[in-house]
Amino acid sequence: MPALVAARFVARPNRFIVMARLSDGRLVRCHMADPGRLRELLLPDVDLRLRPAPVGAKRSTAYSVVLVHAPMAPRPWVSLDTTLPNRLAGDLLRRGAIRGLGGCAALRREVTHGRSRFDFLLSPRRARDTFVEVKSVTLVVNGVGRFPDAPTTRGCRHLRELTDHVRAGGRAAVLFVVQRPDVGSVRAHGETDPEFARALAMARQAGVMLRAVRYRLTAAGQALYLGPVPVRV
DNA sequence: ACTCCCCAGTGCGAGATTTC
DNA sequence: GAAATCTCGCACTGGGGAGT
Repeated sequence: MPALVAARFVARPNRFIVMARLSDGRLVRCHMADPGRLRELLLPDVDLRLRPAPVGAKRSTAYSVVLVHAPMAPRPWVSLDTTLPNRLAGDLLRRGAIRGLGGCAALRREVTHGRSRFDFLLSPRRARDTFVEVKSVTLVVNGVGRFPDAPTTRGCRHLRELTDHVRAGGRAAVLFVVQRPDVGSVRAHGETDPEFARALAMARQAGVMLRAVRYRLTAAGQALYLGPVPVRV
């Protein structure tokens, strides 16, 4: 994996493209994997870290934006790499580090169920198969991680399908991955997406396990595990 | 005027399909 | 049967077009 390159945010012409200025003054076009609004993060001149990538037939941008230096105290580095939460979650699940989701004999990724595809299917030694959906939390308000930061019909559908699965006798969990240390708990963002908040409350009531974990990211892109945090519905 | 739906944009993994 | 290639779904906002 190539080393990260320092840059500053200039503009976001669309949700997948960011214009950034390198330290030598060059303006570069970068791919942005996270299509969330990120209004509180992507402010003019904010520090970014880019990962160089070879331009080819399938790729038009020479860099991907992977980290942003949050402008508000305590100024954590926040990951914009949408594949990172799943990699971190997979690592925790394999190690059995999540309460209620341990002792797993097999772990499958991207498993289709109903109309959706869930991030993980655990096959625990002493329990039924368990679907796990991972959600990445980037929005933080007063020390509380809020999800989603924009209405997500897909997220609601995921919750409903997990709820139905549990009501039918299955097991399921939602794992929120918070990639910043200034978070004491995670809550649904009912002001932004009331339907998601309702679906999350129903999921918990039905027995879907809700878990959240917290990481601190370094400017080099390394994720340091800080442990679980409570999910409040 | 308003609502609804579709699409662009890139990368990744899984599963399906094709080729050897 | 194995390897290569293709397709799909997911991450999700905002603009444009169609319809009411």
